[in-house]
Amino acid sequence: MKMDRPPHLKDLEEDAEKQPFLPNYLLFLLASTSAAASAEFHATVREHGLRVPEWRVLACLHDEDGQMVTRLAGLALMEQSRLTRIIDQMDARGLVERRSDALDRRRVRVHLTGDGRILAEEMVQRAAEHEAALLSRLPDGKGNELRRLLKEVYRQFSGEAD
Amino acid sequence: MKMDRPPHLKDLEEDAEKQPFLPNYLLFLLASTSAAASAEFHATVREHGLRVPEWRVLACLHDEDGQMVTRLAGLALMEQSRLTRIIDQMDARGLVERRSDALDRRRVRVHLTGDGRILAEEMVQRAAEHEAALLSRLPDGKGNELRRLLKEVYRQFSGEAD
DNA sequence: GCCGAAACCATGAAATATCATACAAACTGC
DNA sequence: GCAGTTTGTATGATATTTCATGGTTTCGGC
Repeated sequence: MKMDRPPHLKDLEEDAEKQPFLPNYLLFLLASTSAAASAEFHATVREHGLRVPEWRVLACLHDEDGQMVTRLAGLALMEQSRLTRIIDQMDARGLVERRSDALDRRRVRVHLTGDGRILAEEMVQRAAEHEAALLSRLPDGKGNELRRLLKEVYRQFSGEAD
Repeated sequence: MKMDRPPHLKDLEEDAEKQPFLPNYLLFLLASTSAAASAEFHATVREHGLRVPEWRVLACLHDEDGQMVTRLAGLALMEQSRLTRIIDQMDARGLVERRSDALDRRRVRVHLTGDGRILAEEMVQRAAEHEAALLSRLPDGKGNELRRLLKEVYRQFSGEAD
């Protein structure tokens, strides 16, 4: 999604006619910050001929090859049926391949091909570089503080805390 | 988007065959946390007959009625052409209406109708309640800490810091 | 072992998003 | 005030996403 420059939240706050809601709404702050932080790198992703969901799949498989479709969809933040079709395309492009799980034949495991792995490694490398550049814009330590906090909050909100 | 239960990040970390990338990648943590935090409320949104982008538009107009299309698209995290069509639908449903700006006739200002305002107020109320419920799952103060940090980081990453 | 239920993945049909571009209005420098 | 540029919004054609559901395979209680 090609997005314009993010708007400034302050502008909303300046309209004092009544209590503004969004500038302090956590879900909005999370979504906006995520979008603002990702915009640049997502442009890079597209320049490499990938769409964002495809990049997410590559990154997930980079960390753990051969994941099943459902879990991959969860990690890559999309619906299962959408992932199925994205796998179709990535398969047709020779980036991944499906193998059925011998122990549970309902499951389909998605594996990187050689080309897929090369591309995944390159993109992960670029992502890491971009992340470093992003973090360098923040005061020292802020980045790690944010990471720690997000991990903790994710744990709570995703039910991992059970 | 109807999503399954979020996966547990730890699982990725447990695969020690090599350095996992995602569990510490800031953009991934932001996107995953945002998705996990929003999932419940987004279900509520759909139960009220709204899609997420429509809810975002209502929330934006709740804070500042009569915004122009471009800015609304930026705040609601979508492309302009998509917002144009969403406005079409919300207009047809009687939730918003377009008025052209007298001073700059290129601009189209989007206003809540009476019904739109009623729905916006109700949803904002529910969002606030849901947010309170979410925050109550976190240790005291974590929520505010996260908010402060996100605001600061958003400022940097969106270029508002210039 | 059998039966109903649940988990996993794929798919059709309809709705939606995207990209490029068109169109209109407002600026800019002259 | 005019030509060229930029800004703001809409739209057509295409590609994608979604929802509901179908087909398999496994699970659980009996």
